[in-house]
Amino acid sequence: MPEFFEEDEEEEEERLPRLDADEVKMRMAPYPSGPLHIGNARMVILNDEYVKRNDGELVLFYDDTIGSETKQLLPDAYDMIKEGLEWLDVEWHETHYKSERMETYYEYGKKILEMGEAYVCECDQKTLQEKRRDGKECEHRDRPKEKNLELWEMMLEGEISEGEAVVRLKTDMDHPDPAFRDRVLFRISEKEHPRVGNEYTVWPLLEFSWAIDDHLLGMTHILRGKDLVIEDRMEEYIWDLFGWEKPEFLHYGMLRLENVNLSKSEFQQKVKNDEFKGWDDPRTWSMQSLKRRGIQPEAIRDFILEFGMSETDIEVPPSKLYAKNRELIDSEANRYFFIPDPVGIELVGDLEMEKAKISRHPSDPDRGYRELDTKKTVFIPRKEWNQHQNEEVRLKNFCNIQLEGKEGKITGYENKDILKIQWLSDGIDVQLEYPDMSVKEGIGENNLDETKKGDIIQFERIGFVKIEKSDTFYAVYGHR
RNA sequence: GCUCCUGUAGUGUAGUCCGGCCAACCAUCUUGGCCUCUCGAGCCAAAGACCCGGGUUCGAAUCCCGGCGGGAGCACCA
Repeated sequence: MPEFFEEDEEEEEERLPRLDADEVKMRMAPYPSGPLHIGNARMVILNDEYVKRNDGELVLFYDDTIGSETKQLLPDAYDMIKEGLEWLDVEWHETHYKSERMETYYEYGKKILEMGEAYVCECDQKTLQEKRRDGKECEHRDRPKEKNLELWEMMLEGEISEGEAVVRLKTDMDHPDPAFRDRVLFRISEKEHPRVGNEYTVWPLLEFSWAIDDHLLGMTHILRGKDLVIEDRMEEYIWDLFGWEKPEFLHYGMLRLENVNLSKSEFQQKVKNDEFKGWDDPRTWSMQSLKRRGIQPEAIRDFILEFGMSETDIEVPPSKLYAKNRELIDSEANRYFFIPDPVGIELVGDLEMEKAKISRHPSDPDRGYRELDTKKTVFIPRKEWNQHQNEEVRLKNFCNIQLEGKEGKITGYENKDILKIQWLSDGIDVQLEYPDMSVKEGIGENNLDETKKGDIIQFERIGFVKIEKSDTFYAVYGHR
């Protein structure tokens, strides 16, 4: 069988174009405003795969500049990101923080001002935008570099306050691409930073910090989403200014999950005001939340890798991820009965069985059987009880009944080709949490005591769940 | 509006660079059937696509031109 494996690997390999390079050093740069979510996973996994396949090195670079009102740093995010990376089995070799490298940015910021390639602009935000749109230069653009350096020092000294001045790169106010017209390199923010407090008020924007760091840290390949392509040109422009060698760029298209809105800043708000139960709330799609639901990290990797490196924008249903996960867990998960919203019915007729025997896993008889008590009173899900009145259904592995109100008339014991439902005569209280955070109460079979916290099992006819607490039985729904 | 990217079945991909072996790959989805005492898994089968229009060529999903569609950027966010 080895040839099958080889074929598989080759196929996978082709999804990612080969890197034509002797050395590979790449970096992933999460912004610590929350844990990694499924959307961030693409950036992370692609970097990791490229590096692993090319024997390269990977840098974890916390992109923790000061952010904005809408994008707020979150102190806990640093560790949550790390936790997510470890869970995804991403290997990295160095860790850096933008917030620790401010002096470096200042050094090169000053150089670029000395070169006369940048200027301090005191236009207010609105004016700046208008002039950019109209392709008009402002009066600050042409002032002598001595004046610029003077103002720069004032910025650093805190003599100019937030919003009153920025440093802009002198590209071309007439550039055909309005997005590329004299972009901002530094701006002032008086906000407190979770790691360096109030030590700095002048902060670089990502285009500048990346231009410097990607060179200084010796990146060979830069992987980024299509939404950041303009940063390529910004970096190249700055590298040319300094006469630096250029790494290679790789891009991937935008990935959306159908009917899912992934916004970390929005999630941050909702976690803060308790609308979400925390960062492992399934609605955040964080690695932490996926882990709770019993999604395997390998499933996420497979899911992401299937999209390859195409620059096409895609929208996929979450069920695609579930399909990958099911492949991994179906053979592992033992089967049990869970009756959500149970209704008790009385069986009418002779009980011919004392116990019902059902295999723990239908495809693996070696795992043996679980036994269920058969008594005159059995509980079935309210949904089925409602939907199948005056119909014959089969209590799986037990008997066939004709449902009439709160009675079930036993019509036989032989396996028949009719609807089979789960049932219980007794059991334990079970709570099942769904991805929308609603919790369904019901009873689960007594055999659940053979499971333990962290196990992934299947509630028959319901779906795969992960056991979060086994004393007061609490499980988290993964998917069907 | 301007700039850049992108357009293969419902969805996601392979093929596009270096035109013919593409009446187009694989997965998933859907529909039948088999199997199974789960609405899970497995097996078999079917259905389903090269955005449109020109051009080049013996021959175009692949090259050229023009449309049209989708996305992103035009933040003192990342």
